[in-house]
Amino acid sequence: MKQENKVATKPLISYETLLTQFKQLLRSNNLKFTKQREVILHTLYTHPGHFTPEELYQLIKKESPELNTGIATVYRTLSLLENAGIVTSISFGTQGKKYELGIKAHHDHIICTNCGKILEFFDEAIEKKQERIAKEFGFIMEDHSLKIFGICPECQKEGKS
Amino acid sequence: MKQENKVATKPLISYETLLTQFKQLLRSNNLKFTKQREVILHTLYTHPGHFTPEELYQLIKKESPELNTGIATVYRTLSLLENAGIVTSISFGTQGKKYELGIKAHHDHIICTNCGKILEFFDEAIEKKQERIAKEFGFIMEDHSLKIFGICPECQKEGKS
DNA sequence: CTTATTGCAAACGTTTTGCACGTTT
DNA sequence: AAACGTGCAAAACGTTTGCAATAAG
Repeated sequence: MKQENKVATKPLISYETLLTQFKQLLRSNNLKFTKQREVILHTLYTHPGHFTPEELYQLIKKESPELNTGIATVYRTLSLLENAGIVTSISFGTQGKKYELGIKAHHDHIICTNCGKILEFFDEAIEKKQERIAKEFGFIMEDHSLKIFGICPECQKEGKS
Repeated sequence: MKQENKVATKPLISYETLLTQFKQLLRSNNLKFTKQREVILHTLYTHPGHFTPEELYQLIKKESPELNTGIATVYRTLSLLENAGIVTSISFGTQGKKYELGIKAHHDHIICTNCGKILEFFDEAIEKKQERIAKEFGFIMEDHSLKIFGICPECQKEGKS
């Protein structure tokens, strides 16, 4: 994972609201509100974009070194947040996953295979079609993932491979 | 990777043709035609479906034990075949990839999250839409991947999870 | 004071690699 | 003979886990 990722849209709700939502989630599951969990959520909020667990870990290490947050906690918290629907992930196969705050509307991704930039889009017609296809096969649809890979305009200009 | 995979369509060309194609590919890249490479191709041909490298390795070990093919060779050959466009893969995140002979027409996948069954479909409208979206963003589209996850009819009946 | 959470390091499963030996051309 | 491919074992990679120590409720 040496690629950059810069582009993303901004979250729609205030941090205060998000934090309240998170605390309620924890309370209703008999989980505890810890400094580590908060800093992970806060870091995701203040850095819109898509991050690997490792990237997030490095960011937190730099910005809140006093917490000494371990990478295992980053993984554990990201799982927690994903199960709760607060973050979503894109999978890059063997190269791991990238996470983003998922309080935005559902969307798919278009990814530059040269610089790793991730853009987001939503297409109602495609969404509907997928539901129709699942139904056709008799599946109860749980999830779907659509990724378009290509070379972004900037990389085309730079002529980098 | 404990799930089964059974469903797949059949390849469209004869093994002879495929083999010739493969040999030409090798020759034009100064690569060598080895028994191991042939048996891997042949196994993929005679077992339509989606396989992990490990599954393929086990299959070859059983069917052609005299070759003593190592799993590293399976990985290396699958990469070679994928780069050449002869096989394609679906990624399952940390759980690895599954490969299939890619001499069929392009298609997407619908995957049962309970039993791991993989079905294939093709939707012209979705394909076109994706091209349009890539163009909109100024991308040169290289590839795309669409996966629908859900519970297949059989698993719904069995009420498993 | 009970229970959940943490950091650490070890374990995990998949994939890649270095290397001496073998095979293909 | 030269170059490429092989099997093996070790390493690498992202991720998960067991555990004793710590912090939250």
